[in-house]
Amino acid sequence: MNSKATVNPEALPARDRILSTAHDLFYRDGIRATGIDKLIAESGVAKLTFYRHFPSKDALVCEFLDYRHRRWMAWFTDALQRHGGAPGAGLAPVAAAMAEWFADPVFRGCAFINAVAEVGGSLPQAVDISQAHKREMTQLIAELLPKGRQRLALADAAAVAVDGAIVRAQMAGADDAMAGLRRLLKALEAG
Amino acid sequence: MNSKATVNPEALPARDRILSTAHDLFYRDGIRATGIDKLIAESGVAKLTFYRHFPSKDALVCEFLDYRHRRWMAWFTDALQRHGGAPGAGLAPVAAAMAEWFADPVFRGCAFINAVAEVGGSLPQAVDISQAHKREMTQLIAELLPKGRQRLALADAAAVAVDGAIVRAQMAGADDAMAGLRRLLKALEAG
DNA sequence: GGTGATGTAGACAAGTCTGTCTACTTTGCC
DNA sequence: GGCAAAGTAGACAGACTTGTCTACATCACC
Repeated sequence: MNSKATVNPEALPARDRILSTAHDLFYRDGIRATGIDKLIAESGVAKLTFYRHFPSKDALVCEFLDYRHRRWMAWFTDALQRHGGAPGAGLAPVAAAMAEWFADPVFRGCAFINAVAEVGGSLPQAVDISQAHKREMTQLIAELLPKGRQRLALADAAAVAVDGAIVRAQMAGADDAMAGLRRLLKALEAG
Repeated sequence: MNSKATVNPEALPARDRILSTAHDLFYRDGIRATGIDKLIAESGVAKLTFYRHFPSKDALVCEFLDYRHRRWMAWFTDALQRHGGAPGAGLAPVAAAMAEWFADPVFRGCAFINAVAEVGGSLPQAVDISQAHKREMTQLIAELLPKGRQRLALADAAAVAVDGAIVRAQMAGADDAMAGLRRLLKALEAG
């Protein structure tokens, strides 16, 4: 994704600076590995300021996921269009968008899959947000497919393939993941 | 998987009891969420005994992943055979085995995907073990496919679909995941 | 000019984490 | 019997966690 879009030009309001920093650290190092102290140091904000804007770390985690969702969806929408994703264009743009994401140097998997693994047990809201995220992602994929009874089922299958490719890219690299994903999406459209 | 296979009949040597308890807690609650104190309390062992067998928690995590790998592969091998997975039988047994796993009440996703998300950044060995696990899983899938040039590439794509279905089952339930997986595997074999 | 909102710096409480250590007990073996 | 291996219970150190609190600074606005 847009690694450079993480703007942080000193001048943002404290709340936005905290959220932007939380996004970068939570995504890069993980949620549990990122403590409040590191977070406030990195965003150049006082501890009291942090707790004035967010009642707890858990609340910040939820806001982080919401923020991540908005940013990722905006990027995905844009990437699909840039790769020829007109309505009914088929699944090739999905593969192209994923290849673009996997090549991003800050790529570290899907923030929602990671969040469910990290805090899904103790923060059920994180699971809800992640489910909603995947539903919206699937919806965007569905719009690339021809209308018809199979449309949503096909998009669901494609979304499962995309999730598999994401964890594969995180674990073994982009090339491995893309080979499998391209084959899956092609087979899905051929059938 | 075999939820009942987690034997713990009091009589096991301390080391085995620790490893068995660590397996259950790490998988159910997560690695970072499981502290040493809870672990030794649950396995009914003294702290010194724990540190006599494992030099550190990180070392235990690696042993847990090795143990999980052996156990899961044994289950998967058996499940494939029980569902008609003779060599060259195709991918249907894979779907059947996954459906069986997803229905297990203790299912909480793939321990290796979860471990990479949780501690991949601070414990690189966990990533290595997880990669190796996925390679062996793919190998087992490959043996169900007809020999030929496409065999490994097909198995790789199927493995990506399986991983996607696992995270989907963890996040949204077995039914969602199985619909997508069955469609993907069928399409893959048809093409 | 006064007031309230918003900010900073940092001490502090209370808990949790990993890992070490002392002191005692059980058990198998020579 | 005696000794070593392997066990138990639990105190302790030191670091790190989230979250609260005091004291002070800046700035916009009435």
